[in-house]
Amino acid sequence: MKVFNTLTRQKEEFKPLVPGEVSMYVCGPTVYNYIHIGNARSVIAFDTIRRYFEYRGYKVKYVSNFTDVDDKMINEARNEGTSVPELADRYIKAFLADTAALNVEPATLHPRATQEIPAIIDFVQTLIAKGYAYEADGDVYYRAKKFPDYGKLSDQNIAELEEGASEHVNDEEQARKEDPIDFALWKAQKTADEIAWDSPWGKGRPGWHIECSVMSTKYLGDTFDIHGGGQDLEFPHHENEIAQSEAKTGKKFVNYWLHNGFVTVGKDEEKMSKSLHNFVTVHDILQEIDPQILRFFMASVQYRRQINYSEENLDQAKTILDRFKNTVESVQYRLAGKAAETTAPELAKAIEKTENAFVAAMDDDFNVQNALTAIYDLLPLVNKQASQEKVAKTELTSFLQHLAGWLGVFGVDLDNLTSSAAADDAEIDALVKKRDQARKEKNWAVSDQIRDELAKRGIKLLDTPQGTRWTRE
RNA sequence: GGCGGUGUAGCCAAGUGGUAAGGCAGAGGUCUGCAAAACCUUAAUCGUCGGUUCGAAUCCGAUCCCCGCCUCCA
Repeated sequence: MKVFNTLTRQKEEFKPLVPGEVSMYVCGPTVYNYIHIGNARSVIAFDTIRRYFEYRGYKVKYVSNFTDVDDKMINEARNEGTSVPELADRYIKAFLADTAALNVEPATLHPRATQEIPAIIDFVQTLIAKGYAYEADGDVYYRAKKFPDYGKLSDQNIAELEEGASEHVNDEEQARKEDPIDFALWKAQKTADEIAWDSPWGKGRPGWHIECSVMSTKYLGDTFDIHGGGQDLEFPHHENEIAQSEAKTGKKFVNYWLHNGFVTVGKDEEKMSKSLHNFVTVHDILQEIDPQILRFFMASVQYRRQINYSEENLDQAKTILDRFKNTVESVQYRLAGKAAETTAPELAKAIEKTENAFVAAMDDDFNVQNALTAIYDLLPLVNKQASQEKVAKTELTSFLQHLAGWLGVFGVDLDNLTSSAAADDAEIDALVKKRDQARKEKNWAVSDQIRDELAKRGIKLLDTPQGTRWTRE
């Protein structure tokens, strides 16, 4: 398998630390609001990657955090007149519900920053002891220049960073910092009502970057396989994580850095983000569209590529899912029927070829487009086979099993894709039977009337040489 | 300004030296009582200019457009 490593800017052969196992950490959301489509993209991208590792037989340990204390949390809690923990609980619950709707597997572990305070304090103390950090008026800062590789992930130049940073930092903070590019590990409490924990430096709370260093190394070890997140986290967040972690452990922090591309919106394809106010929350959009479509849409674009969120593109995703649905139901209909059996060795061969192509594509830095193309190539063959007079039961069953595996990587469950049983099934069957009788009698008025009636109820009829099957739209 | 990404048919998109995969939409056809679904057929010389080469979307140089990061941000 090859993955694109941001650190080296090239595809590298993936070699896990422990054969057969993958340890990965993905930066999770700050829980002060519902997640938007852009956040979902990251979650889906890495869930898809995780599922593919599992598909290939790896045991995956997947850790993803919740940032449940920071400036935005504090401000939002104040605005709403609630507490930071209450706000966090509410939106963590919403995150889990939204991502579950998108068929995202829960992480092996979902640590929360506020539940790791002792470990964070220990970590910061070690950095101070090693000379990589210093306390100033209750804040603790990381001495960026002390870390020789600072900037290596994002190819940033220290001198230019200093220049840029000095424009952003206010005088008060500047006065406490030795250097404008130093960043906060611990922030002193500003007002008495602000959430804070006791520490060797007085009451305060952790900075943003430190929690990820602490939680990832605590649960995955000083060195682990994969660290993921959005491209906007490359600098400064991940750069700082490297500086903190490697300074503390003296070991390589992460072997493979993976970053997903953005979701853009509109004609100008601008990045969807909270600050641009052009975002759509998952919570809202799921009232309008089938979560499965959104999931497949996002999973069907390679994780590093940009996704343009538009109605037209969502429609295309729906069309493709409908094709899969149609083929699956058509196969299931034939397998359930009483037609004579036959064998189709050429189909068996084609399925094997597709499997190989699927794996080859996904092994190449999760090239989902080529993986899907491999499946598309198989569909006409299956559709033709499914309309034969005799049923190639073994091969068609094998197809369904393989397809379930392939689409499963994309987070699409065949069971959810196809029409499920409902209370009025028998009634619909009866109407279909009645229509068949009318058709036999060439009573087109009655048969068409029944079809129209069912269409109004969202039932689509498909007449095949082997009989009429129906599906829920 | 620095760093990174991107530019292939109406849309999505594969393709790193050998003469442009695939999907959607569109068009035509087959099947069907009609319809639906399915099946078959069908379109681009690859942002621009120049160079290397027998040969380039693919390599080199220049240039233009777009997007992102440069301490809020997946």
